[in-house]
Amino acid sequence: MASPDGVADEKSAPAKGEEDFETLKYQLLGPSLLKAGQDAVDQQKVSEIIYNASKGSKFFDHEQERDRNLTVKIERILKEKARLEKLDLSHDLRRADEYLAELELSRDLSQYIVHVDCDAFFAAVEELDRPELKTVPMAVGGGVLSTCNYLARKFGVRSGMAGFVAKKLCPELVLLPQNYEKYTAKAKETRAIMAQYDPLFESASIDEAYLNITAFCAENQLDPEEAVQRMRAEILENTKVSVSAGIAANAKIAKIASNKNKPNGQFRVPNDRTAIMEFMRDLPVRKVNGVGRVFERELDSIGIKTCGDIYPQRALLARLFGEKAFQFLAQCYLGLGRTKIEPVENHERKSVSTETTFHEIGDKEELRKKLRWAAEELEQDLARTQFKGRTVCLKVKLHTFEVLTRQTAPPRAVSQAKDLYAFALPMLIKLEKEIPGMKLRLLGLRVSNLVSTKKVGVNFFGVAAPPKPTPVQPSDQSEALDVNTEHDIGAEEAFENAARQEVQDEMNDLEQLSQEAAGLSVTPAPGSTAADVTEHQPVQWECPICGRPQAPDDRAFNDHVDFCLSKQTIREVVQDSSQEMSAILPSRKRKTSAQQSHTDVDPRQKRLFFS
DNA sequence: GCGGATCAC
DNA sequence: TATGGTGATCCGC
Repeated sequence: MASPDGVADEKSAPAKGEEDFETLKYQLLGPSLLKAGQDAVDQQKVSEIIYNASKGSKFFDHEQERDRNLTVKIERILKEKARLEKLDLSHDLRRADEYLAELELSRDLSQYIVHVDCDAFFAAVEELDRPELKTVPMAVGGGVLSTCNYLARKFGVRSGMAGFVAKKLCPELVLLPQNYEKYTAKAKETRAIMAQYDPLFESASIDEAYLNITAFCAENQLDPEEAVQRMRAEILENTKVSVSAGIAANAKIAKIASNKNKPNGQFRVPNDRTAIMEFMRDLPVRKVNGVGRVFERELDSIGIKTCGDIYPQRALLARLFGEKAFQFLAQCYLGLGRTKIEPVENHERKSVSTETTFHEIGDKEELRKKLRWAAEELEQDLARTQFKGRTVCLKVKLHTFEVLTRQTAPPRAVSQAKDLYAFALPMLIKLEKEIPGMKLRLLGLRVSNLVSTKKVGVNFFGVAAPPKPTPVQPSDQSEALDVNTEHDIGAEEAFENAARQEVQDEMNDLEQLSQEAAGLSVTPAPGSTAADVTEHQPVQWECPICGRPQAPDDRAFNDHVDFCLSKQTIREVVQDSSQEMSAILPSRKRKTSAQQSHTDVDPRQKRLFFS
């Protein structure tokens, strides 16, 4: 890039033309720089190798772009900081101190929380099957490594790293494909043991879990450290995989602590305020769950490297990073975290998605094939998880690695591949129009605003028991659905039973109506409950858009019609690209005989729809 | 509510 | 030869 102003410019701005690659190199090092097993590694050298392996690729260009954007963002932050510091911040300071005081009051030191983390889990499981792998650097994963053993880490190899980069760092690296079933089976073994220490333990991922061992320690007259020693020994004995653990008063610190003595070790931060504050004071913010590479750099720019550094900056944080970030950092400074550990089944799922990366594709027909495939994948995932979604989101990654998403809200919850496809295709077409010559390397589909399709169980009295999670938006649902979150209390039983019946009616209603989502489909899903839908009162009104009948005492009906009307736009988009869409999106009012007969088609043949 | 961005694993 | 997939959350608009 030539300097337009010649020599003078170069003198006054020596940094020009010689970009600072330090931050970029750091970014390229990847997210797991702080993981265990890296101590003896020459990071400088590793950084060079990664940099050179990546240079010139589209991936590299994209990372460089992101790095530049972040640098600009940080400049803005610094400018804003300088501006704020000229103002009177006593109000912000007082507000921050009030919040810290409030948090302090909520501090709970009564629980013993444990974070258990399997050491190099996938690699460890593979080594069980093939012990000879223990003596060689080895990693699991394809294009990107899932994990690697500690021998590989000595070379600077890390999880999340591209396979070919890892090979540059360590040419003798043994690369194994993932075998997820195998790891799941092994994880099940470890969980069986953890359940003895806390039956309500929380699986954080396939190889991580949180436990509350307060009760176990009390019942067995055991010190938390002894209890965890025992559990780890038991896990190693029975499953032959080693785990590390952190013990603390809350999940946040336990998680950090579990990394302290990895592998095959444990670390405890006592349930003592002073000990906790000291532990946090010198702790790099990056070690806290939730602080990634970007936030780390932003915080570093204003002089925050450790959690102790947060306090002096407390008056500025909300203004610079937002209220949530301030609250998060305040909790980091104080060493506070959640003490509630609960089974993951209690957590309400918010989305179901699928995506795949492939070689660059620009051909429209090929892209549609990919979209069909994604739709079929998602249909299966939705069937497995028993959900439909009221929002469909298309995700694409351009050949430049830029990611775009577009979402739309069908008038009905959808789950079938052809519906997902029908609503996603217009978005894809729109993108193709916006980006001439669009080439993709990834395509994905997600549904959110989920509606459960779990069968509603009916008990002896003919009263429905609602399905566990109730992922519905109160905004466009009848209020009756709210009772799902309440508990069974004797005195109000009759009322609640009636309310539950309403819930079931609504659920079945949704179930039935979503069969004809957007008027696209009249095919009941395999195993549909359409046949056992509760009988309704005679229908008086129908939604003009989707035909949803007004249920008795349906207070949400008007809202629903508004909702449906507002989503009418999707049809306009669809009709906009009518040529392609007409084949798959006939008007609901004119159901073709082909569609009706579709009802009788073997569900397995449904796949033929796309092939 | 939408789209981009960040984060964890 | 050529940098992942799934799910969640937050922010700015």
